[in-house]
Amino acid sequence: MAKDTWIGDVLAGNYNGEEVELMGWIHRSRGSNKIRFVVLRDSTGYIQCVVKRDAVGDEAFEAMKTALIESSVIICGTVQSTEREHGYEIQASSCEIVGGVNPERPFPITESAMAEADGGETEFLLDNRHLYLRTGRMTTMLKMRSSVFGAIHSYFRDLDFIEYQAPNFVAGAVEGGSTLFEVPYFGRKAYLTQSWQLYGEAAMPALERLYTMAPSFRAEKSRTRRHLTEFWHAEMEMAWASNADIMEHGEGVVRHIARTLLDEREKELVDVGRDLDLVARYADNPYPRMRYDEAVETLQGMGVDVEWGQDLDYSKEKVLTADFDVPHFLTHYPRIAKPFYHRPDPEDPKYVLCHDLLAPEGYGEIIGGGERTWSEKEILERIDEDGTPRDAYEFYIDIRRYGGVPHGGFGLGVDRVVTWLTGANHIRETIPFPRDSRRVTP
RNA sequence: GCCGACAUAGCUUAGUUGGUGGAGCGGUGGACUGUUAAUCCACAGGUCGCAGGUUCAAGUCCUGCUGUCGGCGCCA
Repeated sequence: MAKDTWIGDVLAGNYNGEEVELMGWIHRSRGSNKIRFVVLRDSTGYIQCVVKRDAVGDEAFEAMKTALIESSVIICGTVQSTEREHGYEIQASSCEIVGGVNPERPFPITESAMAEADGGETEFLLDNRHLYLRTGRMTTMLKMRSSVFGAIHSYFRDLDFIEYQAPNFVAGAVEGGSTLFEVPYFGRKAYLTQSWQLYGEAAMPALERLYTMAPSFRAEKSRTRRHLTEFWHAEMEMAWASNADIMEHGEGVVRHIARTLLDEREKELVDVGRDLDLVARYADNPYPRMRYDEAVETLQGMGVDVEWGQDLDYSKEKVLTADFDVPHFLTHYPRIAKPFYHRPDPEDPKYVLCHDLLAPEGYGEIIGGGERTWSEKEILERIDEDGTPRDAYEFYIDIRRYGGVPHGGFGLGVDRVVTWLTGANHIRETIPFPRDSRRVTP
């Protein structure tokens, strides 16, 4: 039964003139009483199969004639090059329906459902996500997504980072407590993790260079095209490292992702209408660094109402990044705008040693990171200053009690990077089953 | 938490000053030997989101509810 011929290879010309056995699903089917044109789909592409009554026999022909879209079929035939649309087509010698489709419940994702959505996300397509996955737009996106995940792994592994896993059930917060998902835990309360970071830091003295890619959960009621309640978070932590060292890797991994997409998924990028030169620019150019103060001055110069000490929200990021042609790092935010784990700048403790990486074209923040507050004295100060109870962070403080070292790391929103690099309109287009405040199904 | 839109057939939608809800796709039956979202003919398919109200009469006007979408704050 094992399948050994893929449509993509046939289209590449590897089987010209040969007899092949293709297994796949009917994408479209049309024809007359004597001849049918069946466009067959598998995970690698689409090819037209010409099924003639004379060639396959009455029984097989009738079965093929009544088979609806998305029926699974096996078609044997000869590969023939053609001037027509696909370059190659199959002259069928036999065909067989493997799994049919009930006419009372035809495949619901029709041309009309797709046409209006135009890569977007209608309620209907979200409700039928399990079926929408097999459409061209979605499989193309999933292939690019896979390459992004692969690129992140290869970037860190090639530099001898160790992949390291943290628990998803946790007892405390990294970000604000209001965005925690609470789950019952044998009579106690537990939470879904918002970030690997605190556990990453715990292993920092053991592994020194480590990373992960795992889901993070945030109970934000955000209704924007860049938020999910469950998103994929690539995080790294590094001992003996400064804010600048961490940024090097942030830039490094993002440029490596862009390069990998161009190398592995050029066709898919073109298919979704992405400008390859744009992606190449993100792969080939350095990402400038800009201090928070400079960003505020720039914004004020543009007439934007912003005060020093404010965190820069999306509306301001958008104005700031409108003129950027590559991602920019924003560094040295005011201490009062950032959580306790960011280390105050020894040269001017009004600021912390942190960075956000802002993607251009209005896509906004894709990385947040920096140097950690690493001495016991400083971390206690910062926790108290934040008004956070110390109890929940005992293990985190302990890390500093036994040989603390300068260290840092970042978190990268993988789905956001996929959204940006593929030019998608909405983060939901890039993940198989998106989760937001109003949807947990299918 | 806040602001704004929308809800008509399986899907995408039209529906005028309130007067018996149409179409395209999809489905079924038929025709057709090279089609590209094939074409042509016929048929089936609707509690107009739910509940009230105004009216002789409501898909249409009013109120409430529910659901969905878009955006803000927050963040990756």
